[in-house]
Amino acid sequence: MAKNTHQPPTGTRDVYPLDAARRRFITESWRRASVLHGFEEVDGPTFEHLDLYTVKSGEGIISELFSFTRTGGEKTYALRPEFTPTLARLFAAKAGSLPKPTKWFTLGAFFRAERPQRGRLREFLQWNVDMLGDDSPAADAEVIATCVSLLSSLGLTPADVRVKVNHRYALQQWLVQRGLEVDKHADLFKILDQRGKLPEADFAAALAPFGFNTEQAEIFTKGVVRLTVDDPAHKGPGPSPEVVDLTFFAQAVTPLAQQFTQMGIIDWVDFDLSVVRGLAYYTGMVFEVHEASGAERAIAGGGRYDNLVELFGGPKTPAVGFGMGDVVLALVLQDRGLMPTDAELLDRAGFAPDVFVISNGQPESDEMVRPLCAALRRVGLHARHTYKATKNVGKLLKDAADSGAKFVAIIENAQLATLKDLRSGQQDPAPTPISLVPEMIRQRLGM
RNA sequence: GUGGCCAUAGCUCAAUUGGUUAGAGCACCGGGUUGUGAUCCCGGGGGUUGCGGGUUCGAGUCCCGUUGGCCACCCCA
Repeated sequence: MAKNTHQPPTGTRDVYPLDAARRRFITESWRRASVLHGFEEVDGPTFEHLDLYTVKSGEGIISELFSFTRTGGEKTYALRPEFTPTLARLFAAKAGSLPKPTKWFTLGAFFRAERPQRGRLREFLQWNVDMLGDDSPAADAEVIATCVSLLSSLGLTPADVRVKVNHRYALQQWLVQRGLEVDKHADLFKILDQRGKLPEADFAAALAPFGFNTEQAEIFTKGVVRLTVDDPAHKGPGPSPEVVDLTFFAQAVTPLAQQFTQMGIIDWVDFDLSVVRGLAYYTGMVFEVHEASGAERAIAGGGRYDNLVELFGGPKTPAVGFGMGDVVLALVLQDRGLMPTDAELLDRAGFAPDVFVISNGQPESDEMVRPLCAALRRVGLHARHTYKATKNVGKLLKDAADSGAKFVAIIENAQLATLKDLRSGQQDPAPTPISLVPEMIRQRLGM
């Protein structure tokens, strides 16, 4: 190792077999949740022309991404930092022939030239789910439901993670009503975005220039955990009526809340006025998924962006979607003790052998190991054998168990083998003719 | 881009105020015993102490640089 002077680039990961199993566990969960909800998989290049990214985000984005020119070439490319521009291009190119709504997902590697820290690397996997051509709250909810479905499938519960939902458009309308000019909104949003990093008093003080007194600032610090719109009895002592007058918000969000209820995910959702997302292009509902205690960065984020497809040269198309990275997700699963054990990972990722073939040490048995493996593989079974020299049955069984194999076949002689189920520990009382072993295993696996 | 902490075997860590040939456990490989995931015994491979320079009779240890890691800021599509 010390001799190895080639270290991986900053913020990248080397992937060993167990890492690959862990990665596949996550990507397969993403894929399953997407398909379950009717999304179809798409993908694009991992690098694009640089200007695809400056269109939306301006020149300032360049320092945040990996861009390059081919030696002797003139075009400037960039490793993709996100999928949305590519998605917009894919959609725009075939918009006329695509169904409404178009429901797409993708997963793959993305790259950002930022300094790595907890929950953030320079190369990471991201899952994107987007629904184009449907501007209804039902579409917003469907996208969020897909996200919740993934979280739930990994063993997370509403006690572990919260989906924080806001509505940018409604929030802005309200701010305008309060007399805050539109060009000040971005500054306010920036402060809202920093809520978690500022002491409460500092946060309230920072809001003062935008027309919120300390008491009123509480609606941002505490969030709006429960909608009280259909609770006219909510009177009595408490904040001034001005503070709780969230009619604006209720009008925008009630239809969403109804959809969440119908889809059975309302328990996961908090309405939270401080979630604004950094990006300017969100036009309606926005949301982030956070670990419940506030530990870790956002697990996922997204929202409605009804102008973006048009910006990339497509027809005006309402759209809603989100992205989720693998880095924070894995951290949260570890925090919560939900990352499967190594053996489970190998199994769930599909890397666990169906059968491990061992010999009892007799020369005639040794001769049958490879032929039996070959026969098993011919019928589509994942078969392995040891590469160790030992004849020790105990050590060979350990080798088999370490591989995660479901069954072991102990070859007794040129004709017979004894089967053992490594998961239950049950071993057949009598050996089986070797020629029948493949079919026997298939049966026991339910194939 | 800025700042703090860190770097010894594949992993977790030792190594006396700077002092012989840098060790141990686990893991890996091989041999042996008991036909069952195990125990026990024996042996082996592995390190230019991340890299480069400096101070010193002598550096894993002290100094500088560099690369990488962790954490925070900036940013977060």
